[in-house]
Amino acid sequence: MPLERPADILTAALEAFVENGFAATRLEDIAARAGVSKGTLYLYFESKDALFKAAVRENIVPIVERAEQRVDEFEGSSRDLLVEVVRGWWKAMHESRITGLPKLVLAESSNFPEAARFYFDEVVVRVRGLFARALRRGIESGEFRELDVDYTVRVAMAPIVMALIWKHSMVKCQIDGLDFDRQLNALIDILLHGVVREPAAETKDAPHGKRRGQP
Amino acid sequence: MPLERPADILTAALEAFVENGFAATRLEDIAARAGVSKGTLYLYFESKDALFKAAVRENIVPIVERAEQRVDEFEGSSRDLLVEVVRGWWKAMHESRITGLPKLVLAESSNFPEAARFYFDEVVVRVRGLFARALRRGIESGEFRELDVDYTVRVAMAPIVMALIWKHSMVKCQIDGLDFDRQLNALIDILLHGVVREPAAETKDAPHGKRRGQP
Amino acid sequence: MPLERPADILTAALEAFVENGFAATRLEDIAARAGVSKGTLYLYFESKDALFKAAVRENIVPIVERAEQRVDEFEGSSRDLLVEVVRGWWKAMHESRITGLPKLVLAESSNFPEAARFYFDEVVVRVRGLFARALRRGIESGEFRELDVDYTVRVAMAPIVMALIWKHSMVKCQIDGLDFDRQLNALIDILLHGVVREPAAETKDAPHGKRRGQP
Amino acid sequence: MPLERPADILTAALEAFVENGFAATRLEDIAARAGVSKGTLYLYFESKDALFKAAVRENIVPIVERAEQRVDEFEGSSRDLLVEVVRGWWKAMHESRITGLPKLVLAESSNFPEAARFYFDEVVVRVRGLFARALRRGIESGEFRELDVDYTVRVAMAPIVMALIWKHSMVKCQIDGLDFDRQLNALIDILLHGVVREPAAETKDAPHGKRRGQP
DNA sequence: CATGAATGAGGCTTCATTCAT
DNA sequence: TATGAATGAAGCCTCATTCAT
Repeated sequence: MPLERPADILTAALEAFVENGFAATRLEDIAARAGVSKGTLYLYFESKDALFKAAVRENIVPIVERAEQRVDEFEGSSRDLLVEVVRGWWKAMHESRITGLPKLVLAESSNFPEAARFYFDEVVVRVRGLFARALRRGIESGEFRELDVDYTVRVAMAPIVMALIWKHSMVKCQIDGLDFDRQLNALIDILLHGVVREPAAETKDAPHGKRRGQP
Repeated sequence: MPLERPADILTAALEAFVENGFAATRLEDIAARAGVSKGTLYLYFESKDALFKAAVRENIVPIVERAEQRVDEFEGSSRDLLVEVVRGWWKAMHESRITGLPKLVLAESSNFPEAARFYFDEVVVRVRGLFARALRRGIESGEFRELDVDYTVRVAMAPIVMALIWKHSMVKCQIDGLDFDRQLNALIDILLHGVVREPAAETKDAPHGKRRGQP
Repeated sequence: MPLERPADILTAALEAFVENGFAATRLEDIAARAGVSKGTLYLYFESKDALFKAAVRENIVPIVERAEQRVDEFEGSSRDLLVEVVRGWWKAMHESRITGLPKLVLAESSNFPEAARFYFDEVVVRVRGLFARALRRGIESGEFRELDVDYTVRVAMAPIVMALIWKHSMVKCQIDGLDFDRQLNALIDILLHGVVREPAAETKDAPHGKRRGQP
Repeated sequence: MPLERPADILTAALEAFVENGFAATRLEDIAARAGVSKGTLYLYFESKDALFKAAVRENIVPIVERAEQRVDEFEGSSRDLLVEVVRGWWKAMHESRITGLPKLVLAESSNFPEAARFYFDEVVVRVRGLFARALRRGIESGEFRELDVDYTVRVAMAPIVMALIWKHSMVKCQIDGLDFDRQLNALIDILLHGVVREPAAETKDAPHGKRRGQP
């Protein structure tokens, strides 16, 4: 039970920071969320700054590791691999408690450049690598067209990151809704085939495809 | 507010808010950026909150208006229209001084839900409408496949919004770089055709096609 | 009027620090004594530390300067010069607002070694020099015995410094009283002649001497 | 309090209080010095205040008692008695672990008037009595001149108390040095004979005389 | 209109004190 | 008896806001 104390605090801190931003979050809020007193925070973290950095650092779990292996060993089509990467990353993000990290890190990058760099190196770069590998595999095998891999990666990742940000902003404030499955499906659909109707495509992708209009 | 003073203040405020967030921005900073004294801010704005709201509200210029008209009157292919919408919106955003708004509004949505809603109604909804109209036009004309329009719109918009956010976070901190043209080209390329090499497609799209790797 | 603000604060700060010590003094007390608000202190001083250092530094007025000159130019007997030095220094200390400095500096020397050194260099060393010069003059002229000048200086100064410390401790708490004139007279008397009855001395010093028993 | 634990704590407390003052001393420091945990302090002392008072009270050992007896029974010259009193007191102070008490009590008198009064009654008054008795004995026997006994006592005591204070402030901070033996010799020399060369005196005091300059 | 000195509420942080083990 | 994790009151400091000039 005592070992969980710091972890509880970090979870509470991440939640609060994501919701209000660093400066607008009062330590009292974090303490209340964690069910401890203000002073207790200082038993485990030197300062509000340190708490922020820890909340970012400790919540960057090594999500990507297994995924990297799986990409190497994947034996199906590159198309399936790409889908696997998208779905896999999304699942990893969405299931973990770190869905708020992108919003937080991007919002506070100016105030905590070190944390931003850390997040960039440990998450962004590695996930990009994942996508890039899948794309290159497809290009090399002739399954995919010639692409600007580096920037196609960004195209592929943006909708997912935006969905996470949206979840912690517009959705949280009940200004907009968000159906993650549809978002993911739409992303995969566009990613594979684009919007343009291309004759032969229809038949080939039928098994994967869920591309209907809005229900 | 016909004078320049308030406008200067709003520009300065937006800059500062985007860079540091609302709570971490001191009025003194804004005053310094605007070249006025702290007290002067209160001649034009009731409070820091009011200044924030004004900075958001006043910087949402009616970008979309003309664009909406143009979509209605566009006479080329739907493909060209979609490209036009993407490029047009990007251009409008990028050229204006409001490139930081998305980052700011999303980051502060919890603290300023009214501002978020305002931004949502005035910008998000309308731009979505622009994309949606272009997509539907293509679907109806048979040029585009059947699509989940609502969520395909988000797929199309996400890379642009992310690029803007990135510009004011990772790029600003010199953690990452960003080539906007390549980003735009990659987006359009994927949006139209996806990654999969589709036999008949090559020939048909050749005239338009810029879907190549990095130059 | 605005120019006196910092001076008022320093006076209030010195008073408070002398009375309670650095750590036990609340800035609110100082502000109240100076008739300003807590925040105002920070318009003029960066921190409590800085305020302390300034209170010490700014209150070390160049008391000794004129005295040093006078010693050089003094034309009477060395005995009269020594009396002059004792009385002159006492007067300078007692009349100024810095009577509490010795207590403060000595009490806080561990916490503010720089301030202690500053006080030592600017006050202690110079006053010692004053006494030492007077003593050496008397020894050279044959008026005084051979003496351990350095430590006799300390003997001569100690009762005065102790009286100042006493004034701000025991006397302030009404635990003990202190008659400064008698203290000074007793010091001068002992300094010149000691306690031992020496035959020829009585007649010579009669004019100076006020050496009676307790009233 | 027969065990050693409380005594160790009191010793540690006195050290810490002398060094930093009451308010600036943390109980954790005292605990660390005493080699116990923070909580243990509360097994023996009710509060920080109580610990302070005990540290003062318990460290005022009955130094003076024997000395008072010895003065009554002393059979040599009053001059020798005075020297005995000076040296005896000095020795008692210097050898004991309470050399820091004067600094502490005087510095904290405002915050702990009761402790100051206690110290005054138990130490100051009694030591003054010691000196006063020695002086009166000499005056009555005709060995000493008529003196303002009460204030001469202070003159005699000041250099010793100052030396103790100095030891725990300027000397501790390595700002100044202090040779206790020379200080004591200088004090005794001045106390007996003053600085003035008095014709007949030389011969009479030769046997005792250490009244010379630095060796 | 414009300034910037002054204010004081509020947040971060420390540390004396408590208490379950 | 001893510990040290936990608490929360209190103090330093910041900064939005006011106001006399």
